[in-house]
Amino acid sequence: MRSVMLSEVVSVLSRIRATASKNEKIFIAADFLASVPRDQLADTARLMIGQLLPSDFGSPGIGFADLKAVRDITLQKSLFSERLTVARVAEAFKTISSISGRKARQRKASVLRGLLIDATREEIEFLLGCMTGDVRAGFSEGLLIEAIAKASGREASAVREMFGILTDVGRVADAVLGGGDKGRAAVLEPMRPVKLMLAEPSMNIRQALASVSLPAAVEYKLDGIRVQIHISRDQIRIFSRRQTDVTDALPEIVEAVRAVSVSSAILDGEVIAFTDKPLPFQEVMRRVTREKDVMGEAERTPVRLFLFDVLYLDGEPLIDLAYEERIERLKRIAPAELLVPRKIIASEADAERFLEKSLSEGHEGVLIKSLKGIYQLDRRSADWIKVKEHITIDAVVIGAEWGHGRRSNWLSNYHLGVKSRDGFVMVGKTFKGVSDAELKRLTDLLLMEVEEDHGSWVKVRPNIVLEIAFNEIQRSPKYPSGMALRFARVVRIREDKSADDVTTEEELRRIMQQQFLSKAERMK
DNA sequence: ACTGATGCGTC
DNA sequence: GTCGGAC
DNA sequence: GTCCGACGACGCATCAGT
Repeated sequence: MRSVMLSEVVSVLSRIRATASKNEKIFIAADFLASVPRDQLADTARLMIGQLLPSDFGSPGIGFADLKAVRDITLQKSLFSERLTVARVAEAFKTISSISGRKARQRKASVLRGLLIDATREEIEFLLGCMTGDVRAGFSEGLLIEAIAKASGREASAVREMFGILTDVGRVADAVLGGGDKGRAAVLEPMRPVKLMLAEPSMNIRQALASVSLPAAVEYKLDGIRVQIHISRDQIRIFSRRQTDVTDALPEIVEAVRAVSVSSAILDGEVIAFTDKPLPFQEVMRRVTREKDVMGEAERTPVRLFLFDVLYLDGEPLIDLAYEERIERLKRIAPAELLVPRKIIASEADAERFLEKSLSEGHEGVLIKSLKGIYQLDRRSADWIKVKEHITIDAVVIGAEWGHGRRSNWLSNYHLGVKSRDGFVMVGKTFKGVSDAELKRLTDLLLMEVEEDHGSWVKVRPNIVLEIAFNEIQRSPKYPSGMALRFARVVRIREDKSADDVTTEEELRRIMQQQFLSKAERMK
């Protein structure tokens, strides 16, 4: 049986990159996949979207910083062509991923060098691109799923649902095109984390209700970590949205779940840091990746679980039931204190009141959910709509970074300052919210203000003012002001304003204090 | 033993 | 996580 | 509607260097 060569993947991807048409990308990919032998489907499919390892395998542990030296050395030596197979690449990265301990980075780099020494220039660029996330072929998970569907003659929606269960494109390719699943059938089952359903963002309640019909359900949107809780007999595991096992970091959540009376289940919910009021998102972050002194941190930063859905119960998948029926089941099995606050609304005013209540209690906003909607794995469906609050300020640009990819020739990432006692203090960066026209305009404006050229970025005189929206002010350990804007984006360029008009550090600090009227502060 | 950089996860 | 552009 | 790729904030673990 033939071996799939890395060069084939690289050349297929350059053809995919060359067309803007999604259909054509899918067609090229499907055509290629159809030619791949079964035993190499998984590795090939992953590589086509720049994935070097199976999704549940961990990560290489070597990144951008280590690659410069590797690139320089190997670029000079790339004399050979078309030697590397997809299988060898996959094997090498599994090895790299498994290396740890003293001098791990160097040892990882040396395995990588051993691989790249047999690679062509294009293959090196591709593999390093996989590691830094800039393959940039306009081809990713979604289109690959469609390509797998096309190559197999199956419905894309069916393959997509399979992906929601298997969570790895390699396993999907293998299951759909290889005719096998290597022991992992594509069925929903406790202890196998899935791709959860997501919500569509919406500006406000009115807009949200334009796509969900009344009556509808409305729930508090809690600012924490999305969790899927898997129960099988006396076993309980907690997984994150991206299928990481976080059970060991959250012992008191495991205990709380013991109050749920089922023989098996998959539950969907949110874990937030909470004392008498919710704590800021930063606090719950201390808990999720924690390995050392978990109990100590648990005392300092208590967490609570709020459940809002059930995907599987006592041996039966429930994802094809309507939301209102799933909620009925959830209410039957879980104690009320573990359920997210929710109600049925019949009017826009009801929804507005519930949003106000959620915000006044220190939460992030609300979700509006269609009563009839099924649970769609791995989908951001209009059946769930989220509404969050945001704040706007005026900030002045004090620096800017040159963009990458489609933003290559523009100043794209703006350093935001607010007015302080003497000058301006930086409170974050943003690149979001600008149209291409604004990007060009801002580049022109900023280039006229350049004070220092640092290559990848420029320091500019504080003369360009932007209206900035954000969701929250975070306590920053990085910025001297001690404040950073969370999810900052540009609303518009304020050519009518000057630096004198921008928000002050004092004002920003007041806004932060206001946040703490409804949120708890950390226990010491 | 300590500090800072880096990777990778959460949002 | 948010957003704009492109299909 | 859907997908992609521009890149933001923080906190923890790990590793490199002193």
